[in-house]
Amino acid sequence: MSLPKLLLVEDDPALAELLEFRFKGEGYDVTVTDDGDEALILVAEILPDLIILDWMIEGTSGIEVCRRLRRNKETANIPIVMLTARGAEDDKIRGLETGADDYLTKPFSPRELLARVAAVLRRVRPALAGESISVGDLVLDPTAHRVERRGQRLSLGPTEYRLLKFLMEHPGRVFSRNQLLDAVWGNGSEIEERTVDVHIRRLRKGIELTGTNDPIRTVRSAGYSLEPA
Amino acid sequence: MSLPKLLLVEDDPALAELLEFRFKGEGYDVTVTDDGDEALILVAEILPDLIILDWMIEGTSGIEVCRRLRRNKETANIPIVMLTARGAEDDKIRGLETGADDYLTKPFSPRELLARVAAVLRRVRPALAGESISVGDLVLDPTAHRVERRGQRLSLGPTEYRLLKFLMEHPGRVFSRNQLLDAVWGNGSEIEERTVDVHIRRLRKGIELTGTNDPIRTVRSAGYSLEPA
DNA sequence: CACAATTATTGCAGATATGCGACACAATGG
DNA sequence: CCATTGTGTCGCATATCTGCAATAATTGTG
Repeated sequence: MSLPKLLLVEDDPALAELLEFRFKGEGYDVTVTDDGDEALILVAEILPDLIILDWMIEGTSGIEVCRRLRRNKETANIPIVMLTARGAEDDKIRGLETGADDYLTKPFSPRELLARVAAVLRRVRPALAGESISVGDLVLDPTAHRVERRGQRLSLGPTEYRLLKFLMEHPGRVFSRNQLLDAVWGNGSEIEERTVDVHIRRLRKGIELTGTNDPIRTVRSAGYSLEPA
Repeated sequence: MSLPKLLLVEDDPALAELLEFRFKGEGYDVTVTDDGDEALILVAEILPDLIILDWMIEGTSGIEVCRRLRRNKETANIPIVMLTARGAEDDKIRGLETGADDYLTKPFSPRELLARVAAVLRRVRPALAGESISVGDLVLDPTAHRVERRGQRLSLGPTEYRLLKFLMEHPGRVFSRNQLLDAVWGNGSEIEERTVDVHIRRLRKGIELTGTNDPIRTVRSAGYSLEPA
């Protein structure tokens, strides 16, 4: 999962630099180019999660870049936000109809662009837009029901999954076995306290990768917690 | 597949009528209300494919409606386009951050709204916009009612087709058997949960080609999902 | 160090969930 | 009307999970 990758295609150097700075500050992995043809190459290379595309650029025009990306199966699903100095309504319509997901007219506020990019990403890749929980090198995506560690996919049983999810929702905090039983198994479960130990062990085994530390901390006579960092 | 269902929440009668007319002309099934509380009821009732929401309305305010819809699991994924007379940047940001998918400031041209609604729908429900969906090596063309894998045409029964279409509209996401029953069979179907298994198996068989992996993932105790990419 | 308390590990039997084939019946289209 | 195809349920086989208890290992304490 890691950082959302953005490709910024913009030939106004001042604007490009400003946007690059702002987006990097928000935790995006940004690549910049000012040329349409180069953009097409870069897209194939880095497969960004979203493209910000100026209409008027060197080489192949923005709208043509958009059209070509949409035609290619590999890139057809990458969301595109178009920027333009032209305020003409027809351009907007044309941009949106060509397959752009959003369209901003210059001058626009960087904050609005940030918000629109986030909105599009939230829709397209919920896992990237902070809907997934991330603790240390663990990433859990609830909608996909998927857990990764260092980019590697883990397979956990149902209870281990729920247990890990709960711990990741409250990293660093220590929970007694009873608290875990209530939270993970449901209130009033008639289950032996010691059974939690067993599932903790299964979870540890499930998230274990060679060369990694055990992020689950045992707190003697208190319970367990998941190390935040 | 029918028509895309729209809920228009707008309390300026003139604007509401104009938009209703335009959208109906474009082939949408439009429901109109001018009241926030009524909007919430209508949403639950008709489960529209997209909501156009004015910020300033009677009853519960637009942004509050948006917030509530996002909180409810049933309605959290319905796209929302917000309209407002207020041009303030902070409002835009706030609207987008609350979960709106797009945001227009009055006055706007109906054509632009049309184009933006189409763009959002294309992204969220490509099938409604008549676009073909492609996930991994699967391609589904809703207008031709046809499914291909690696260029090879598959033949699926009606239910398998609808099931695959739904899964392809939300790749990667895990759905419980009940969610699939609601989505594919229709709300309140009186069908055995385990029947979903059977259709999943039929679907798997239907999309199976020698030398391909099974893209349908079983998530024990949770449901099924279609692997993206 | 010896001892008690606490936690880790393991194997296992019972419980659950899913896959699979079969079947009766409904719907569909000549 | 018949043949064909699709649909919803069962029941059983299989894979996986779960909770427990017995045993080993660890930690803390005087």
